[in-house]
Amino acid sequence: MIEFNDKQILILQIAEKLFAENGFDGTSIRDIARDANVNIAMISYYFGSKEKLLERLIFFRSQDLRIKLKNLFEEAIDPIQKIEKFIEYYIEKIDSNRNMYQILHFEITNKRRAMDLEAFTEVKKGNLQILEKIINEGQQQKCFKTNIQVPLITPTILGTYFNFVTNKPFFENILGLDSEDKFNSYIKNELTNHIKQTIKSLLIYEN
Amino acid sequence: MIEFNDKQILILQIAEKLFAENGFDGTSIRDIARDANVNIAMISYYFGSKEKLLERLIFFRSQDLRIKLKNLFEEAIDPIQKIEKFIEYYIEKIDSNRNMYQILHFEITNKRRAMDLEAFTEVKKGNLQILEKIINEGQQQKCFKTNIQVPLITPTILGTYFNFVTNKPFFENILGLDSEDKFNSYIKNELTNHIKQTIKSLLIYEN
Amino acid sequence: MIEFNDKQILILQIAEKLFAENGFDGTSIRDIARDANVNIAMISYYFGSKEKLLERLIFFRSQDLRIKLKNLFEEAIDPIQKIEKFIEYYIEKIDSNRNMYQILHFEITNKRRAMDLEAFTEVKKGNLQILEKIINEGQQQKCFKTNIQVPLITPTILGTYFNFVTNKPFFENILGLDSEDKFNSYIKNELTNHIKQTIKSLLIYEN
Amino acid sequence: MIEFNDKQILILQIAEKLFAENGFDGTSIRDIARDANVNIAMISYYFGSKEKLLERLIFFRSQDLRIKLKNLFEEAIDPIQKIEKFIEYYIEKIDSNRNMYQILHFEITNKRRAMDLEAFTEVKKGNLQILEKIINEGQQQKCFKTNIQVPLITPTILGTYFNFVTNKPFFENILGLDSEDKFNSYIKNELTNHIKQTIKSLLIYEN
DNA sequence: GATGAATGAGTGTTCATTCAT
DNA sequence: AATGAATGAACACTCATTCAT
Repeated sequence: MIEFNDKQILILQIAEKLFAENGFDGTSIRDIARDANVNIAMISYYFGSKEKLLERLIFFRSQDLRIKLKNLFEEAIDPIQKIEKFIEYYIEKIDSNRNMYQILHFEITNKRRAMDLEAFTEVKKGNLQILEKIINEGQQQKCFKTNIQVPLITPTILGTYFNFVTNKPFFENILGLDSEDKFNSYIKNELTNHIKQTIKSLLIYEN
Repeated sequence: MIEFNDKQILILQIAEKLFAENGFDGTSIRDIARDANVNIAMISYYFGSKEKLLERLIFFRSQDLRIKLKNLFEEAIDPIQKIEKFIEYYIEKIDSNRNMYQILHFEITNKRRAMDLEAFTEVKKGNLQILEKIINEGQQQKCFKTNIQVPLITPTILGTYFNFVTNKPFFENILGLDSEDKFNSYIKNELTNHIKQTIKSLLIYEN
Repeated sequence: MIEFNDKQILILQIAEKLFAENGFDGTSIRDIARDANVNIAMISYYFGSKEKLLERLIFFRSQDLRIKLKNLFEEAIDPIQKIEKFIEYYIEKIDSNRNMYQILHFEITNKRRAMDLEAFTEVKKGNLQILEKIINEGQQQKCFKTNIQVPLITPTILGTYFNFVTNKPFFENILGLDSEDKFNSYIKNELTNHIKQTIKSLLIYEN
Repeated sequence: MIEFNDKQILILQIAEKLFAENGFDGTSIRDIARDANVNIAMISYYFGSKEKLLERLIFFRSQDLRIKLKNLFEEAIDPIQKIEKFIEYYIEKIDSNRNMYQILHFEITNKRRAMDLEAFTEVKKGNLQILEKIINEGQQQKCFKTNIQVPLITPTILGTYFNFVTNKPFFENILGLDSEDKFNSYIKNELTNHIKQTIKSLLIYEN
């Protein structure tokens, strides 16, 4: 495991913010160097290249992004509550790493980034397995219906969240969320709740 | 209404493809010129600037994007069927303009693009109103539940779709969609159906 | 003698104005075409090139610039009056072609313009000869001193005028010439008179 | 006070030469880079932009251009000698910065350059005041006439010089100055003397 | 280990000019 | 005779990166 020193971490943090705001191409290493108050050459010196900085940034955050939900499965609550908690934790985790996910969402999926995202694929698969376990359990307990396309659950959870966040100005407008706090609070409460209801309905009711 | 000549349309098409693949900043006018087999100066000559090319591209596609669902509301089918058709049409329309939506999704929401997207906001609002009408109708006919957060329905529809498309490689992998056709077919059938089920469950069942 | 048609003359006039204001390099043929309300291709079509347009412009104006002072020499007035009239006519002529002289002054003297200015050299030489004649006459009549560097007289006349015009803002400021009319009137009266006094003093008084 | 390093000074010197010869617009940063044997990017790197290079160039030379003639006024010589020295120093100073003055003369006075020339206006005003003092002194000592337009003296001094220099080829031709040395020597001796005579005559003799 | 200086490659854009019609 | 369409060359400038120290 490679360690980062303080200056490297500062650079990573600034880079994360700027990449999220302006995109990878829209952010120059000069911007990063200026905001981080370090020499331009530092970025290449520490990380080799801008591209590798992005890689290291993803690596740096990857632990945060590895959402551990295993304990959740062990908890003595019913499957419905597990699903609710799964969603709650998931959204919360993503929302607290909004910048990083923005970057992953926007930059990495592009053809141009030949980046090793195996780690994330594994995380995704892991989370999917946890979800599968919960759903299987619910199906066995007859509280969930039988024909469920499990792999399409997460796109609905994450997609709803991302679409909301991505269209921030639109929803601020039509929902009257005139402050950052209100917007964040809406995500934490109403939006999360909406997603819970959506998934629960889908899992429970036959139609 | 401004008309585009053949060469302009060619440039717009190439630009659309490249912007979707590599992003706006990741695409140089030289790339566009090369792929479109036109002189570099043509882009500036025809569109004034790269930025304006993007504007014109959005304008060029915006007609297609104006999803006409009004007739749908008039049809003599029950609200549930209307919702199903609404989703079907919506996904179909977006999917046929996948590149354009990718661009909108990636570039426009960024802080750096100060672009006039009023037209789209209007389209979104229009679609939202149609959805509201359908849902109201369904509520009056007692086939939908009463407490529904209508503005959060579309994020779920679109978000699910986009999350799926954005994570194409991941889903190709876990779903065994080993050809372009299979992937597209999956969207048209399974994914669309999943979204229909999701929304219908949400609208119908109280929990 | 080549004739110019109306459109050509219009182009020449617009070009003259713009060249004087913004310099040759600072003026694009697009600027000229726009202001003259003609097609861009017209300039090259009519004049062959931008450079040749300048040549034709100089040729076009050169007749105006051929200051006819021969008659002046024949007039039955004393040499001092002839000198005064010479200066008066000279300044008047140049001032009425201020734009053209500005161009000549700024562009032609540059190394980069390998332009045929023979015509002008001839005009200058012609004027110099007239001046020499007048001065010789004055010397014979004992009203002018004998040791006079005739070729340096015109630099003083023209240089004083051009330096004044070139530093327009400075002199407007310190002389309180707060309108175009006042500035022009100052040239016609005070400045011209100053030049007359200067040259007369130089020609008359031994020191 | 900002310091310039050797390479910056080299660039400034080359730029000065080229701007004087070909004008600002007529000189590309490629030309400068080539002649100075530095990378093109260096100009932007060191000076920010071509425009700012010009600004720095003017700043760089501005000390040289601040002609100090105050001591002259204190010298124990008569006003006529002071005027002679004033002219001699002035011409000498300008001639040793011929390139720089050419640039100022040609580029700055143009409408298109919105450059801060306040410093120069101040210098001009300062020199004007010194001249006024000398002339006032001369008038009090009855060696100068009373009705003198002081602000028009400098245009005659500078204008004569510039007109001569600007029409170099013409005067080389008619005066037979077939070498650089002869031309420079002519300025230093005959031309300077001509200007001295001119101004002295103007100041002394009533007509 | 850290950095100021420097650079080649690339950017979007503008230019005068040409050419088919 | 006249022009709209088109183009290659050049422009100023920014980029990520390298390198000597």
